[in-house]
Parts: sequence; C-alpha cells; structure tokens
Amino acid sequence: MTIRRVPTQARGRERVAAIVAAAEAVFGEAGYETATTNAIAARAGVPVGSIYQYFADKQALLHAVADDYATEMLAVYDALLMHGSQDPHILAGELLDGLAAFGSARFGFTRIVLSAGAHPHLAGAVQVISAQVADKITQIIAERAPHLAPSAAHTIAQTVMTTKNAMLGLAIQTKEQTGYPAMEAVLHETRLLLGAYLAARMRG
Amino acid sequence: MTIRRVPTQARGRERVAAIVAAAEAVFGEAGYETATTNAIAARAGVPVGSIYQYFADKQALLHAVADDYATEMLAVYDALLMHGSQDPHILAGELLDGLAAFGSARFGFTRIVLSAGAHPHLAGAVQVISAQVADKITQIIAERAPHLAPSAAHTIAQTVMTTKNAMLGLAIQTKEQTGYPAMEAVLHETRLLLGAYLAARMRG
DNA sequence: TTATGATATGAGCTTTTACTCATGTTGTCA
DNA sequence: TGACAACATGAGTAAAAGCTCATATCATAA
Repeated sequence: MTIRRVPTQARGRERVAAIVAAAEAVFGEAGYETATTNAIAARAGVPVGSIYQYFADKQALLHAVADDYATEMLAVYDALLMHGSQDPHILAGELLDGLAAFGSARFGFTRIVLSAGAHPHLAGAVQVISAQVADKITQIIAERAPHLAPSAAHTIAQTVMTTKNAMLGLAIQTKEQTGYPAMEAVLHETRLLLGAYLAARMRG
Repeated sequence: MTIRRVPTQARGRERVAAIVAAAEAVFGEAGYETATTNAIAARAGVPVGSIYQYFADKQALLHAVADDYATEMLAVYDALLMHGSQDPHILAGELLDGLAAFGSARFGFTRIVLSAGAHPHLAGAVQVISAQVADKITQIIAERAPHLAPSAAHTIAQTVMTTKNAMLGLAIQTKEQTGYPAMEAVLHETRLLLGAYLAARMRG
C-alpha cells in the first residue's frame, strides 16, 4: 500500500532515507497540502521519479515520515515509564521536558502532527501515534497511582496528552512570534498546569 | 483587499451570507487547502461566479468567516466578563460551559482556528481572533486577581484558552466516538484541570 | 416605461501538481 | 564477462482547482 519497492542495495536505502528526511522538512515548512512532491525531490537532490520508485503516492511519504517520528517519540515515553518520578509535579515536568526537546528538534513535523485534527489526510497517519502515546501515559500513571481505576487512569492520560500537545503547540507558535524566552514562559506555565492537575488527581 | 463588491440589494446580502455560511461548513469539514471554491458554491446553492462577485479570492472568504466567528465568540466572553464568578473553580466551569455550546456549534471552524500555526495561509486571518480572545480572558482574570502582574494574567489567559479549546475538541471527538456520557466525563475532567490550575495560579 | 447599475450564470481558461513511463545506467552473481 | 535485475532520469500527461468574462437577468429610480 505505502511502499512500492523495498530497496535492496545501499544506493537505494540511502535514497529512501534522503527522501524521507526531505519530506519531513518540506512538510514541516509548508504543511502537507501545500508541500509539493517536486519540492521534496529537489530538497532531497533526486528526480521526482525516484520518489515514485519507492513510494506509491504523496500520502505514503507522509506515512513513512510519521512512522519514523512515532518510533522515536515512543522511545521518549518508554524512558519515562522506566525512570519517571513518583511525585506528580516532578513527573509533569519530566513529561513536558522530554517531549519539548523532541518537539523542538523536529518542530516542523510536530506542527503537522498537532494540527492533524483539521486535516483529514493526516488523521489516519497520526491516529495510530496518538493511541500508542495514550497507552504509554496510561501505564505511567497507573504504575504511580495504583488505587485509580483503569478507566480513570485512561481519562487522566488523555487529558494530560491533549493538554500537553496543545500547550506544546502554543509554545512553538510563541517561539516563532515572540522568541525563545516567551516560549520558556509558556513551558513553565504548562508545568504548573499539569502539576496542579496531576497532584489533585493522583492523590485520589 | 478582501471584498470585491459590497452588496447593496437584499438579494446580494442574502447571497453573501449564504456563501460565508457554506464556506465555514466546507472549511470546517475539509480544511482550508482541501476545500474547493466549487464545493463552497455548490453548498451555498450558487454558481462559482457569485463567490468572485463579492470576494477577491479564496483567502478573502476565509477572512470573512473568521470575522464572523470572532464577533460571535467575543460576545460570549463579554457576557462572562460581566457575570463570571470570583471563585476559580466555579469560574473554570463557567468558562467551559459558556464556550461548550459555541464550540460545538462551530467546532469545524474551531479546528481550523486551532491549527492555524501549521498553515501560513491561515495565520493572518486567525491571529486577530486569538489576540482578541486572549485579551478578553486576560481582563476576566485580572479583575478577579488584581494582585497579578499584567503579563502574568496574560500568560494565564493564554494557557486557559489553549487548554479549554483543546479539551473541548477532545470532548466533541469523544462524543462522536463513544457517546454522550463519555463526553460529560471529559468535560468534568476539564473542570478539574482548569479549576486546579486557576486556584493555584490566582491564589498568588 | 425605460434606462442604468447591480446581480446572476457557468462554460472554459490557466496554472499547478501528482504521477507515469520509456529509456538509460549501475550493481551483482554465475 | 555477460546477463539480468535493481535503480536513475525528467520530460510529459492528466486531472484538479482557482478564477475569468461575456452574456443574461433583475431591481430601482426618474
């Protein structure tokens, strides 16, 4: 469906990697719809035909980028699951910081992910990521507040994820418009928000 | 810039209203880029030419929708500014409930507004709305917590606005997927979230 | 009634963009 | 080294979408 040909030679693998990297960059800068496959090819330094050698269509490119993004993101949550704090306020900070670093490094595509709700094309590619992330956060919370019913842990996880994503979106937007210190202020505020909520909710 | 001809006859005014309403619906369902002017015209029951009789281009349509949206939304906040509670927990509930109806009715375009960061085309049209709404919430908070610095009140307002919008989105999505009771649970959770935050933040 | 401007109409023009394909080049294995 | 498969190339195609414009109809005021 997504992949048209799996590269077997090193040459092909390098090309695919270059194409996916270029796609993430161009998607991140222009948005999915506005981005053109020709621009992606130019950015990758390959002719358009090379894209369609390996990917069935533009959406397949999006899926490839999303897969790579999701894999790296879930690794961040796995680290938190193992080493995250018991204290709600500290845990809130850790949740945010881990993701803020990740979101900054790949902030272009992060904007795409955060805006998935408004773009039908993206929903499918992004929904899988969201579900997996929600499960991870549910685990993190359930381990630290064993008295909570599973459904409650899930509701809390969804709330944390939604809030965190929205505030991360605000942070990125703030950084672009006002600068880095303003973004830090937004992140600080988000720590207060999630800390107050988690403390009240995990207490029982 | 945006408007090509201002209608003077009743016939023209009705047409413009129908076009703007259809544009909001189609933008909300398909997203700005994916929405086509032909689809908007069909939805409004008018030929494409009628759109370009009154609007210079697709972006002008977006601006018109955004203006209408902003006007109605600010009216909701004005009511809250006058009659909102002093208690942070109650105020959080009022903020949420007051906007729930509005957000449900115009959720499609609300998604567009929230995703503006990811799309250069939308930024201009939407930035004005966000700024005005942020100012209104800033006023509401500043009046109820006079000890806060203006910049702090503004940061809190942005946080409340972003969080509230995101959770409202989650609530409506939940309603569509799981049903009404699940949506109520999400709204309840949002009251806890915003209540805990506002209580901690307005206290000093 | 009639003249004039406002409004309505939709086939088609223009541009853009995703995608193809015929041909050429490179790698690999016997 | 020869043969076959993997890979590269980019001009060209087809469809889509924004927008135009020549022509037709309606509203209104003298």
